Amino acid sequence: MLAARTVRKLFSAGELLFSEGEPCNGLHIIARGKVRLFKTSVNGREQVLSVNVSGESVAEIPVFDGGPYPASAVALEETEIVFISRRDFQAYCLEHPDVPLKVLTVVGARLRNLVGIIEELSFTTIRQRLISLLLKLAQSEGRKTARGIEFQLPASHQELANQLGTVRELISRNLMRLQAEGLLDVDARQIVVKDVKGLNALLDTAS
Amino acid sequence: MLAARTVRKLFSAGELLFSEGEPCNGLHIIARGKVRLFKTSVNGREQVLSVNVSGESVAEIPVFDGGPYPASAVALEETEIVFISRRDFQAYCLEHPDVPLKVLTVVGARLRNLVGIIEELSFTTIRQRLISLLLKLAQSEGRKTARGIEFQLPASHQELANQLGTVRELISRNLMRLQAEGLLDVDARQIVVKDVKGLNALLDTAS
DNA sequence: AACTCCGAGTGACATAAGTTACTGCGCGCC
DNA sequence: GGCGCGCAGTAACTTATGTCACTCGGAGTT
Repeated sequence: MLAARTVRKLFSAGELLFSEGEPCNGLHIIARGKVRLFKTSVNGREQVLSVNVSGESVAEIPVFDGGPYPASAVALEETEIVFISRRDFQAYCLEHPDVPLKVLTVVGARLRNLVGIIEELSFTTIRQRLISLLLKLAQSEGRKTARGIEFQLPASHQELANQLGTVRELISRNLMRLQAEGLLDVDARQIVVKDVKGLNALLDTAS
Repeated sequence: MLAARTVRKLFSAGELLFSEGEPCNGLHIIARGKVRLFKTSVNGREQVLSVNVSGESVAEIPVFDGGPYPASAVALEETEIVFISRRDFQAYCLEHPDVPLKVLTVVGARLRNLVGIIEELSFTTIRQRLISLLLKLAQSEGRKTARGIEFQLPASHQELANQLGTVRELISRNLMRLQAEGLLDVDARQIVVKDVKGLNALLDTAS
């Protein structure tokens, strides 16, 4: 029943799905691809709120409260979106009482994620946020080698800076600093984590 | 039907309703009083996520996703809480399909609020956040007088610092600085905003 | 080959933020 | 009165963060 009323849309890498402040007409579900949600400042700085992949939805909230989009969304790669209008989705929710409950758990995860970002922004230095990101990447994408855990940075320094809410230069500098301290090796985007324990220790240090 | 299953609890000022990380057994609704939701850092710093008053609910999310509380809650004054267990509330939701939709709009507002905090933390200086807070207070609580808009700070510097995610000293310093710049007068907790336009101008300045 | 663009590294600097360690004041209590 | 305590002001300092202005090198392009 729902399928009949959906619209498929295709976005190429870098294309905006929607911008902060625009009115919202419906729910976007990612069928294929990857989407980044972010805020922009007057200075051109960005702060990433989340990155979502296939199967996840985007902009659940404005669908229900009728407000504008709280952030902008951009496709990070070739992305296919299934779009459902607000009216249709709300009607669907009333017919299937378990759906809003599902949505609530999705929104819950989003909320927890935002609280995590606030915690990081408020309590940690950029250095610590970077370390935390590197450790996450090492765990999810790293290969163990004789020299340590190796992986590639998934994006440009500029992209990473946006994720951490800072600027390119600080990424560069902090990476160099960690290398100078012997905790990891950097060669362009190739990272070799040499001392996981040492990095973890830096996270707990009461800055 | 729900009323029969609720439990009333009383908290005095400063008492914790629950702490971050604890498992959640049900929904708290504020019948009377005021509650602050916040995160704590290892250094003892705090970051306020929201302040809620009578009629609002607290901890909607863990009720639905079953996870632990993402933050701690403390009563700011004598507060009366109506507590509903998770099971009862979920059952109620299934019987009344419009209830989860209502909850979604509440959660939506919370989410927008969190995004606002992230925006502030990521893009603005403490000075700007303080100005923004002062302007909000001036509008909501201020009285116009010959000297400007007068109001009392609603809490200690320490409390305000927690709201803005910083420390006492910076509140003090920035207030003094604004006074030195002639934008307002400070006398203990008594504030007189002398130049609303000037303050607003500082907010837009691409720092 | 010469050119251009973009990502990256880096030094010099300015400013914001946080820490430490005092002082001082007002208030309630012994 | 004298004391302790919590809140506020402030100076001196360290560190983090951000900005500006370059340089450099590699991957295309013309």
